[in-house]
Amino acid sequence: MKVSREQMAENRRRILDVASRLFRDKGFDAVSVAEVMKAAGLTHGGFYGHFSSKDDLIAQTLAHVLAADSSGGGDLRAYIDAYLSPRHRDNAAGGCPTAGLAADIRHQTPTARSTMTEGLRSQIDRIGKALPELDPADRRRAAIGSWAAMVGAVIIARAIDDPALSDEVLEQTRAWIDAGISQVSAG
Amino acid sequence: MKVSREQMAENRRRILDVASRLFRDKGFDAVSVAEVMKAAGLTHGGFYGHFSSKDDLIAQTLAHVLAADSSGGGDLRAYIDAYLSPRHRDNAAGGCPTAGLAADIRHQTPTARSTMTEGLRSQIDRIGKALPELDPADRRRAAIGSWAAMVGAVIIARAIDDPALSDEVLEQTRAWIDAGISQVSAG
DNA sequence: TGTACATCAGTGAACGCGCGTTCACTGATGTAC
DNA sequence: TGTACATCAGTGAACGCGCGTTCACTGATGTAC
Repeated sequence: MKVSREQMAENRRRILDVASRLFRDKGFDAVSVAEVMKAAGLTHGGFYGHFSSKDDLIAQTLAHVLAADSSGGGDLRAYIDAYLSPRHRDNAAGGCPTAGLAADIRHQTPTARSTMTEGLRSQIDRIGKALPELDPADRRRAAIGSWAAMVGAVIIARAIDDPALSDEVLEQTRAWIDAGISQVSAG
Repeated sequence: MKVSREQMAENRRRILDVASRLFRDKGFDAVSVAEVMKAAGLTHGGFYGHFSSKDDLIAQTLAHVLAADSSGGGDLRAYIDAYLSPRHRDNAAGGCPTAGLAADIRHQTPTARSTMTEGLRSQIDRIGKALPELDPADRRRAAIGSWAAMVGAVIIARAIDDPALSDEVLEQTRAWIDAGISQVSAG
């Protein structure tokens, strides 16, 4: 049955919200359209009233989750600590879209790849702005190097089934980044 | 028709080789059993004479590719340069199994996850051994931090559709790792 | 060494299943009067 | 403000397709004599 305009807008938002969680948790291909709609409290048939295809959902979900994610702009140390925490490792569904989706985007549509590229560009710029004490060249290098290490560490920590080694990867990467940033700041 | 024992062993090896390339390139779920068999020059029906299931193929391919990969044990600087090169970024099929598969392993079988964990443990140890000039604590930290940055940078660089930004991620990460290792060595 | 035949690696048609997508239908919404 | 009805968001059955897997069959292998 028909629903109100506001209800429809809310349904659409809920579809994007649950899709962003499911995609981050399981990857684009492992989540079905029916699964997303069920998680949003709807039936699968209504999907095509909101999106033209699953690829369209993927592209719009990426834009949605990347627009909502403005992390890393404030206290960089606190951000790095939270990022490299067991809590974040164990919460892929609610965690960083890059750690959850970057490896999965390679074979998606050009639109999705382009959206992801702009999200990554913003994220690197945001981390750079959180390092105002460095000169521009050092700042860029520290932002990209730290970000690569953070993303890599979380992906590796999530792949490892030994909790001790997984924790160690997070902790040592945090120490490595801290040392790297301190060094450049001091020099 | 039946083939010789040696031919069968060679067929099995070829299946594992092409599977390791296809999986690294496209991910486990995006590669079908029929696609692997066709790439190996066989038909899909014969697959179950070699493997009990697709999950079995995944587990055995992981063991195969991780056993074959003993990279990072020699000249660390040269290894890092090759790892963070556009050539490696553009050659996922023949490249590092961690960069290609780590993010994909989370929802595979316990056997596959366990095999991947041992591969990651070996890789970290191998990089550590390539840093003999450092004391044990610094060595471990440098090995894990550098490895995380390398894996993260390649995954991010592969996700980005802007060649200039993608190249920059590789180059700046290399400079960041170099600076980090030099600093610890000097201190 | 040569022959007869049991073995079994590989073939290709067929299976049930879940996927993305379509569509006729339903009934609440929201507009025209 | 109240009523009549056109609109259209959501429903659920149905579609074709490719997937992982099975199986009756084929014919070269390799062993027994």
